[in-house]
Amino acid sequence: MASRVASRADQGARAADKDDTVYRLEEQVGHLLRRAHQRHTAIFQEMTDDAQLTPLQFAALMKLADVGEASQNHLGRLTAMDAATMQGVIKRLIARGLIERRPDPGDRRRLLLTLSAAGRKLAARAEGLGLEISDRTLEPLSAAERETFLRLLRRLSD
Amino acid sequence: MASRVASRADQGARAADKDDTVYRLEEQVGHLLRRAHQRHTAIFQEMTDDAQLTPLQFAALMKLADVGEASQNHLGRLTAMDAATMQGVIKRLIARGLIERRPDPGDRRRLLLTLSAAGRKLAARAEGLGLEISDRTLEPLSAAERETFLRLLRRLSD
DNA sequence: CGGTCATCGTTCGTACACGAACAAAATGGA
DNA sequence: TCCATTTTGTTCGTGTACGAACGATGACCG
Repeated sequence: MASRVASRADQGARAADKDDTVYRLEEQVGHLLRRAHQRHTAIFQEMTDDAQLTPLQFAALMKLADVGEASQNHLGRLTAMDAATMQGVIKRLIARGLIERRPDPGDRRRLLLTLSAAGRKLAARAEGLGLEISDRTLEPLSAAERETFLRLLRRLSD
Repeated sequence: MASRVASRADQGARAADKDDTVYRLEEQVGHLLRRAHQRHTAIFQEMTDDAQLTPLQFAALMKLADVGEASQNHLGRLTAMDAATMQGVIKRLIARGLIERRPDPGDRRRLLLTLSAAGRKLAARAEGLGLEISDRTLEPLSAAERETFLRLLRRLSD
């Protein structure tokens, strides 16, 4: 059904003009993904105004609260962060005393990361906030639409 | 306002374990948006290996080909770029001879941007490529699913 | 007309994002 | 065991992203 792409006259009515550009930036997935992500980070920043956490710092913190302990690269894989990016994120979290780092006795290449007491407290406090942020990001959609959207989005993120 | 958080039993079935963390990073819309955007830029980079254009440079180029002429801030609004970000993007496109910049005679604050001959040629050549990139990004979805996804995504990007 | 306000482009600082190259350490097979 | 390969963390360079502050200019209004 509905494979009639070029047949709709209202969409391509102006295609016969001298300016025959078919590419519409506003309709491309990449542009829409970028803008949706922009909107999400704006919501994130607005709602974490007091905690002063960035989305990536938040993700690292919550994931570390989840797994308890992990090396830098391993935590990076769990949060979809490049090793070089991880470097900066962890450095800032350590500087704020939220994460502690110590060498792995069994593997001298690795640095094991754990939450500090302050980090655990912040993670516990920020958990509900994270859910609220997700909720506000999805606010324009109904409950059924949210489920559909998340299901499709997940298939575009593997 | 809907403070019943822990009522769904199927979602939190394992919540009675010792590890009672409800927040799952992998299911949050922000994380999924970020990963989908990552995947898209990876596809973008792979397919523009010869043209050596970044997604933002590509967007500015195509939009300028569309409107013909625009000031920096105006083009920034059309492509959802911050004025400070625009600065860098335009600087690199000018350095590569794809865009030309001249003062607006009617408004001495403005700098008018236009495509150079090389810029127009590249934009014409890259148009089909842009559509292929969008196509490959949406590859995991069927035609009907793509339409649904884009419709919902657009509502999350205003 | 003058003064307030908004807009334009720029710069600075901070934080992702990631390819590339690197040294140290672990792993695996001949 | 030796050696090739992989993994780990680091650094460098380039490119988004954006808040904040700035000077110059334009627009509006009393």
